[in-house]
Amino acid sequence: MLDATSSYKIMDRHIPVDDRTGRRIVPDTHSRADRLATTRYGNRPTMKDVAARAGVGLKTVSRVVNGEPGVTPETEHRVREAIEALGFRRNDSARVLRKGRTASIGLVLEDLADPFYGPLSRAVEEVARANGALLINGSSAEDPEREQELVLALCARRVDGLVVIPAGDDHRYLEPELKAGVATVFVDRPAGRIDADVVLSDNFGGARDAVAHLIAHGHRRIGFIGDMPRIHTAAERLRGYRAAMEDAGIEVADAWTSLGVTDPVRVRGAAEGMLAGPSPVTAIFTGNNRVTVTVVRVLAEHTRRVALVGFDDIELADLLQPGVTVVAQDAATLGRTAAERLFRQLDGTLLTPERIELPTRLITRGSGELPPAD
Amino acid sequence: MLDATSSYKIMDRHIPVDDRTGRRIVPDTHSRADRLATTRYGNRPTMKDVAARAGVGLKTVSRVVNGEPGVTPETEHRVREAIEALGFRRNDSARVLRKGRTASIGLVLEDLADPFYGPLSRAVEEVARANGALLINGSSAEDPEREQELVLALCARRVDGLVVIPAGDDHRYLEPELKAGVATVFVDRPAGRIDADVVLSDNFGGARDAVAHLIAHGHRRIGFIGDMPRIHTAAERLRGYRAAMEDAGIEVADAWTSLGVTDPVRVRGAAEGMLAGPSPVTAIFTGNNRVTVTVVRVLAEHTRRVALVGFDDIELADLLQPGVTVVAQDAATLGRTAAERLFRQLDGTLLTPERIELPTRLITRGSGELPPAD
DNA sequence: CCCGCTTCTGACAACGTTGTCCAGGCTCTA
DNA sequence: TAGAGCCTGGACAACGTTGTCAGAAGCGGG
Repeated sequence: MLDATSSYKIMDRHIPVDDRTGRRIVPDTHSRADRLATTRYGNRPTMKDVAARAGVGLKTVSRVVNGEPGVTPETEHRVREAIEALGFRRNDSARVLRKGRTASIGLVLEDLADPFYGPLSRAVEEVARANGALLINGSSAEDPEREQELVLALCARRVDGLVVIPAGDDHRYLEPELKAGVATVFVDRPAGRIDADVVLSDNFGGARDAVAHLIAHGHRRIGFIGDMPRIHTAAERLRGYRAAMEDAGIEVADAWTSLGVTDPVRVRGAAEGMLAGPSPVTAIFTGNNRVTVTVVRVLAEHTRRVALVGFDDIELADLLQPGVTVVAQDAATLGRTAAERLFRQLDGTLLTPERIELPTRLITRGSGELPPAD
Repeated sequence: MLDATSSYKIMDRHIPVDDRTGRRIVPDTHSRADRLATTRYGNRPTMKDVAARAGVGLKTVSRVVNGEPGVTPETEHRVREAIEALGFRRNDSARVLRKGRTASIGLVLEDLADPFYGPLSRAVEEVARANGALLINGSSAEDPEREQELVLALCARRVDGLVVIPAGDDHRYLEPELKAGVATVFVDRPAGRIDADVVLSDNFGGARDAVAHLIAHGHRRIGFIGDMPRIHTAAERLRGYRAAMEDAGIEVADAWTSLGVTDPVRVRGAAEGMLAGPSPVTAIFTGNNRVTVTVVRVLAEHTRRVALVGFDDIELADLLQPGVTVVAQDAATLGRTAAERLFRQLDGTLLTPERIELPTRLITRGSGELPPAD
C-alpha cells in the first residue's frame, strides 16, 4: 500500500544514462569537482561535491555543517562559500540512517478534519517542535486495518515515537515495535491487549456528572445517543449514563438509548424516535460533538423544549438559544500530556506504562438546565 | 533548531558498550547469526539478520520483502519464517537513501487547530495516501521565519513535495529546492517573488459579492474588520470590499475599516467602535472566521440589529438567531486540488506553474439580509 | 556425456552521511 | 634543536537497503 516504488514515476531529468550501469553520463571534463557533482535527488549536491569545490576533505564539510570544532575560520569560510554556491542542504535521510534516530514522531488519529483533533494535534506538534522533532500525521478514519497500516508505515520510517488514537482494539501487532524501542502513547482510548501508556479523559465521570445534572433538574426520562460501544470512549460514556440513572434509582427503558449512531441522518432518526411515542424523553445526553450538533438541529425544529447536555464542547455553543450545556474535555491538554510522556519515554525518564485520566468540566449554558416539559 | 543530535538523549538499553569503539558488546557465541543480530535502532533486526537466520543471502531477503520474482516458494517460506520470528520490518530510511524518493510530502500551514485547516489537511492527506505517500505536517503560526525553518527542515528530509500555506511574502529561499526538483504548490495565498503553482479562493470576488449583497439590502455604511493586509487573502478581501463600495458610489469612511485585528479583544474593540459614534455602521463584513465569531458575540449583546456577512463558513451558523450569512470557501477542494497538482508535478505531467482560483459561494442565512436599522 | 540455456541465488558496490583514527604540521619547552 | 603535545584535516568504514552482475544448479537436446 504505502510503497515508494509503485507510487509515482520518478521524473527523468533528461540526463543521459549509461545503459549498462545505469549511471548518469556526464561530459568528462577531467575535473574531479565536475564528476562529483553528478548525484541523485534531482542532482542535489552532496557533501562530496561541496568538499571538491572547497578543496577540502569530506569530513571537514561535515564538521562545518554540524558546527563541530576543529576547523580554522579560513577553511570554514571556504566551505560555507561552496555550500552557498551549490545550494547544498544536508540530506537528513542519510543522517538518520547513520545516527539511528529520525527526530520525528508519528500521530495517528481518527480524522484530522474533526474539530476535536485540531487542537490535539497542534498540541502534539508544539511539544514535538520543542523537542526538535517533526510530526508525521495520518487519519485512520476509524478503520482498525487502516490504523495498523499507518502505524506500521510509520514504524518502517523509524519514527522515534508514536502517538496513537486507536481505532482498533487489538494492538498486539505493535509488540515487536515496542520491544524494538519505539516510544508509544495512546490517547483518548486505551490500547488493546498490550501494556502501554495511555492518556484519556474521564469519560465515565463526565458522563455520569452530565446525566446527574439532568436528573438534578428534575428529569427522569433521559435519552442517550452515542457511538458504537466497541469504541472505548462511547462505552465509558454509556456506562456513566447508566451509573447516574442507577444511582437515582431510575430504570432505563430500551427506547431511550441509541448506540452506534453517528451519521446525521440516523442520529436524526434516533432523536425523533425518543421524542415521539407515549412516554417521550424530556432530556437527551449526546455522546459526542457530531451527535450533539445534529440533535441541536432536531431540537430547534421542535416546539416542546427538551433539555440537552452534550459530551465535547462545540464552538458557538454559548450563542445558541438556549446555550448548549456540555461536558468539555481539554483536547489540547490531552495531546500535550501524551506528547510529553512520549519524550519522557525517549529520554529514558519514564519507564513503566501508566494510565492517566484527565478530568472533564461541565459547562452550564442553559440547555441542560431546562426543566422537564411533559 | 530542528536537529536530531541535540534533541533528546538516546535511550541506553543497558547493552554493554566497548569504550574504545562504541560498538555493542555481545557475548560471543561464535555463531554468525548471533553476531549479526547486534545492530542499532534499539537492536532492530536487519535483512542481514534475517538472511543469517534463514540461511540465505541478503539479496534474497530483499527479494522476498519486495515481492520480486525469482525466489522458490521453499526459500521464500524460510525467509518469511525468519522475518516473523525476528519481528523484522524493513527500514525505509535506508530504502529512501538508496532509491532517492521518500514517498512523503510536507504540509506547512498556519495553525492545525484552526477549523479552516482541518478539512484542508485531511484532503491533502487523502490524496497523499492515494499516491502512496505519507504526510509531514507543521504549523507556521503565521511567522515567516518559522515557515522557512519548517520548509527547509522538510527539504532536508527530502520530502518529494511541499504544500505550503505561506506566512511570509518572500520565498526566494526555496529557489535551490525548486531547482533540485522539490515539487511545490502554494495554497490559499500566492508565493512571494518566485514562480510557483498556487491554488487559491477567489477572495476578491467573494468579498465583493458579500458587500454588494449588503448594499443590495439597503446598507450604505458598511464596516470591514480583517487581518493584516500583509496577508494576501486579507488584502484581496479588503480590495473586494472597496470595489463593491466604489461600484455603488459609496465613499468609505476611515472609521469603517479595521485592519490587522484578529484577537478577540481587539476585534471586540473595533466592532464597538464602528457601532458607536454619530453615524454608526449598519452592517459589518468580517474578513475571516475568527473575526466573524467574535463579531457575532458582540452583536448578540446589542439591541440594535446590525447586518453581518462573514468570510469563511462557521459551524452551526445556521442555528444562530439570525443565521449567519457567509461567503464560504471550500477548504477541502482547495487542499485536494493543490495536492493533486503536486503529484502531477511529480509524475512529470505538469510543467509550467499556474494560478488556480476557486470560486466562493454566498450562503444566505438571515444576518446578511437584515435591513439597515438607523 | 557435454554443451547451452534457464532459473535461482548471493557477492558486491553504492546511496550520503557521521564516527574513528591517524598523519602531518605547528607550537612550546627543555 | 629535538621531542612532546596539540591542532587541523582527511581516509576509511559503517549505517541498512537495493541494483548489477556473475556463478551455481538443474535440465533437455544433440
